[in-house]
Amino acid sequence: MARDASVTRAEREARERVEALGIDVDAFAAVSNIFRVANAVRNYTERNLLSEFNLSFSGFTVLWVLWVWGPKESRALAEESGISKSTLTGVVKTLERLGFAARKPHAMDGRRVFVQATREGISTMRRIFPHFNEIEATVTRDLSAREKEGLARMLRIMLHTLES
Amino acid sequence: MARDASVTRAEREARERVEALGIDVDAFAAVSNIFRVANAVRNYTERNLLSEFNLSFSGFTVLWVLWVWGPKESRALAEESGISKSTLTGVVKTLERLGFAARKPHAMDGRRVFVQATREGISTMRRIFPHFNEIEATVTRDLSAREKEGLARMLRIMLHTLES
DNA sequence: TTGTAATCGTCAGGGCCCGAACGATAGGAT
DNA sequence: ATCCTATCGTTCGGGCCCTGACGATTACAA
Repeated sequence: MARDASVTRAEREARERVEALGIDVDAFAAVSNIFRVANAVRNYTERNLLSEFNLSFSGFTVLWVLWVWGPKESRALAEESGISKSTLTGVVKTLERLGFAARKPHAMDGRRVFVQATREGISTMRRIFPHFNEIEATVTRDLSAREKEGLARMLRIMLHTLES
Repeated sequence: MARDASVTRAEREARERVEALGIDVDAFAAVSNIFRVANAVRNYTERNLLSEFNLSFSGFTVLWVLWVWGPKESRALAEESGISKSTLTGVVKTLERLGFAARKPHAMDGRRVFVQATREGISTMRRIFPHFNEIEATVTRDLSAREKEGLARMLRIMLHTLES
């Protein structure tokens, strides 16, 4: 099938309903489609890949960060994973129960705690990640390499805007 | 400040860690940045706008769908909002408690239930939406109109790919 | 040294989130 | 009329998710 960039029914309805209000339609279309895609890919990945390993998307993300960065303090791990400290406490608890991560007290500072991936956590990530990337490749298969780069670049600009 | 499209520290680390595995780096960069942006915007909106109205992002989304489409059956409302039927039950319960939505039994079919926005729900949406769109405009302010269109178009292609 | 402020990770409470199981209802077939 | 099947929305159990509050620990100033 030729690739389809047509506006979805939902988006058309929304536009009509909202056009009278003098809003920024381009920003609206861009941002709400980001939510739609993120939601759809997240759910798809949880159902078709992560559920086999009893991992939530957040659990996967945290483990991925630990895989990439090595042992990390809770506060930084939470920020990097895009969740709050308190949520991280629960997620790490789950990862510990699954044998994928472990806590390690800080030698100098009694307040701090390191979290690290276990050997099993690492080998599991090595197994999962290629499948995850396969999903990423599939959902972007109707975009050219140039377009994918452009997409990533624009999102990167938005991230920098958000940080400032 | 000139707009910044530089690769974030996190993305650089990830790339190095993962490049050896023969993965699709463009797809990886595009999709993971979608997650990052969606997460950041969602959290920002909940904290800085929706919390004033005791609305979660999902509650906002559901109410928005009801505003745009009018009364809708539960099943369709859930799908349009990107959540499961069972989650919708809870969200609608919250919206009812807030006085923003109401349930209405189907005249012909005892199984079905309509959900609709109340007058107060509608007037609240009219108040919130411009602010929401302002956030959307802000986070995309370093993109040109042409780029925003291109971004929305590429995401639309991904949505169509996901649906097939 | 002792008080004070900052920072750490965790817990409590309430809401979102899903899949699976459920009772209720509807639609056909026999 | 009575099965059988499909579909509806809800409930349940378990996990994620946030804010706010907390005790513990550290850093620093008086």
